[in-house]
Amino acid sequence: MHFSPDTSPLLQGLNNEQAAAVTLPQAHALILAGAGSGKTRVLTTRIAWLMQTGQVSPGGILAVTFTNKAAKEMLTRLSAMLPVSVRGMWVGTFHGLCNRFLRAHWKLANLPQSFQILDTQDQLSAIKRLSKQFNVDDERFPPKETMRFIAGCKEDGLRPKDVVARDPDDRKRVELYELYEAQCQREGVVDFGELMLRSYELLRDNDPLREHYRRRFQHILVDEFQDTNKLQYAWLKQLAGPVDQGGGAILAVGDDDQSIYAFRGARVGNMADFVREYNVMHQIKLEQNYRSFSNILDSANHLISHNKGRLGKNLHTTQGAGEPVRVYESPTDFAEAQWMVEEMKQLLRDGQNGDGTNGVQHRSEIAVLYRSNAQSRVIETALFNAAMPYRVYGGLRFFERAEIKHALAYLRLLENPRDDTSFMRVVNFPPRGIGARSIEQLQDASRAMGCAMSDAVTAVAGKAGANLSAFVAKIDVLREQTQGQNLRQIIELLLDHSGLITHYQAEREGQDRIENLQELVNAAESFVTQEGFGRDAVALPIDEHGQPLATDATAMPSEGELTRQAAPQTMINADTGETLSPLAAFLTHAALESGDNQAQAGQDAIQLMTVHASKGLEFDCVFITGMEEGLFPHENSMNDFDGLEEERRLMYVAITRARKRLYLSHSQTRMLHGQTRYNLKSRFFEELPEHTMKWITPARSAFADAMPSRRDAWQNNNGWQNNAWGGGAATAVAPKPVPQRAAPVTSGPNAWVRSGVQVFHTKFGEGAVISIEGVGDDARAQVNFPRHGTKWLALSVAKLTQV
DNA sequence: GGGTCGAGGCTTTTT
DNA sequence: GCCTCGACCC
Repeated sequence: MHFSPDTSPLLQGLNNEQAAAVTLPQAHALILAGAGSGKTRVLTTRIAWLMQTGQVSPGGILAVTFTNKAAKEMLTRLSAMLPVSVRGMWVGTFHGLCNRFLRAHWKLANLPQSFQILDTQDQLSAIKRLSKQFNVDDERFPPKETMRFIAGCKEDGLRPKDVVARDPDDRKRVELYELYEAQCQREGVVDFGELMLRSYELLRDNDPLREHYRRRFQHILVDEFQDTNKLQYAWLKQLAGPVDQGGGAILAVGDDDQSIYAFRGARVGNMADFVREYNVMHQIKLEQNYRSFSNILDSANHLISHNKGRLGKNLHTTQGAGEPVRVYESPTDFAEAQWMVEEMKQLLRDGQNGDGTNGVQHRSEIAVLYRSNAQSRVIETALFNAAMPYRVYGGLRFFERAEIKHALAYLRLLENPRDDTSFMRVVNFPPRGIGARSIEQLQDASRAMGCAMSDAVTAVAGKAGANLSAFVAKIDVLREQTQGQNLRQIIELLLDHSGLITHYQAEREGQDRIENLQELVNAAESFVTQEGFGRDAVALPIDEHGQPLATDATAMPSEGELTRQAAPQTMINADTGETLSPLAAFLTHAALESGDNQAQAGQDAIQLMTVHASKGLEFDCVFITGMEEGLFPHENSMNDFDGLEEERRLMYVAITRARKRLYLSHSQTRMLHGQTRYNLKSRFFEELPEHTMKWITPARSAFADAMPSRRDAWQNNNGWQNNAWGGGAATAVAPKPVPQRAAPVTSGPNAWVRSGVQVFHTKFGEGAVISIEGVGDDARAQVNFPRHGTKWLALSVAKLTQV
């Protein structure tokens, strides 16, 4: 079959802009893809279309994403669209592709063939070890900060020699960076930043290699371009080549309004730079939204219009207005959570009765979003008490759990005895009589001898030395024994002989850990089958129309196989034919893909997550909670312009997750860091359009029973004036009449302010209220601050909290 | 070598 | 308020 470029069935159902993006010529282009505008569909259809129309072979495509999830999604959709093996295609995460590249060119990159990857935990312990060794004052140079410094340098493409140190402290950090690099090189390990940086440098410095890849990748597609950092953009430029010298074309897809990762080095500015540097002629905006009703979209549009310097974009939909955005004000975080649970129950009841408009069918279609993880606890408590199943995103991933890291450390030592980070992790775990003293001795010896710790054990004398030698001998024996065994056998043998299982059996709460360790065996097993280890890794040839040339039925993979072959790592390098041991490949996999974070995925449950974690997801019903000054926008971000704009984008992301229903809630008091805080409602409320919103008055009934101790708070809308629960005591308090003007009382959040009361001001600190004058919005308080003297503060403006 | 206790910290997160 | 890490003691 032959498809002419513009009648391909692939284009069916696409709107004009989407179709235009899919069928762009081979030239640099920027797609501004709004939330819910079918971005992934465009990306995958573009790739499929290019291949189907014979413009490129699978090998000529490079498609890069940020997460494994996105990469997998792309491959799955792709193989559903086209019967072509995706095996030879370079589709993956930045780090996954860099890993693939470095595995193929390990010699040129000056790495050992089976170099291992340090995750953030490993990196931190490597830096701690280094700091100790060089007697670094870790008060002055906390390892965490050093790690951020190093990662930041690498994100900017800077080696130690490139960093301009401004003061002695800076110089020290650069020195540590240099020492750290030397340590990693010696031990044959690379961190995440190093994967990127070294790939970039190799492309930059090796002309023939770079030219090879430039010729090869005719089409470079970048997902979430607004999240790229400086180095990632530079890496892309190496592959695409200079503007006028042909080579691959970059199709950058992104949304500047959804850029929420500045804190980890993302540069929205890359979008504008790209347009300028490559003189991008093709820019397409995808503004048609297929997700939400217009009340939700209008709210999002209106909010984000308060940001300056946007590339400019307005989402629209053909769906109707839908439900109003509901806003709820609560006296306490506890009551906020209670209200939410009641609302959820009602939604689910309506859903059960088949009311598709007002109800929600599944719990998993309800998401609770919050700005920071600390907020989840009170919500979890409420859900738990209501016996409502829920699932919290975030937290430890499978491959990050301590017991798994221990097992992996053993496996890494089998692969590479020089890996001191792994050595340190398990040399005395399970305990085998090797204390801190002996380890210190060993470190000194290894440094003096200039060799790995495992090669220096004979230098330690006495019983400790004997224990150390025994440990190394044990690892050596294991390495010997596992020769020629398959991955499953290796791991089982290791779990047995390392003593890990025995150790956890003796522990009171070790059962979960043992189960996880057994799960590791399963993970390895499915890794082996999914990666298709031992199979021919060469992509199937296709003809000029993108159809597979294979006539032999066995050579045509089934659809299932296509999906399975889609995994990003190859053990047999398709380009060089070099092989990596299954063990080394599995360890790489474990480092690059940290796995799911929670196992309880099976049950239909309410979804709890941070706003960040919600990016890319969608739900029928979304609750955005804790809409308060200091929380959202977060206090650490609300004082500078860029920070506030990013908070607003974050809010934009949060709003656009909702399909049908959106709730915003804020609480007048909140328990945070062990203190009750009095928060004003978020400024973002002022930036939302009135016509989409509906302020809900707290209904008395549901709470009167649930919270007898706080009933008086619900007496009327100004129940807030009553401070019966102001101290946050959980003990029951008999309802008291609302005090009527016991003192010159103001309405609103500072009602508790009266003379004699200790208050806290974010700028002036703690102080005592001397006097109060005025009522309502005009109310002012005279406060004596020990450090700043006496001040008159307008209560409607000053953020005073009770001490 | 392991358990207990106290201090400090505490946005967001993927690879 | 809660968790992590490190110091200190048995």
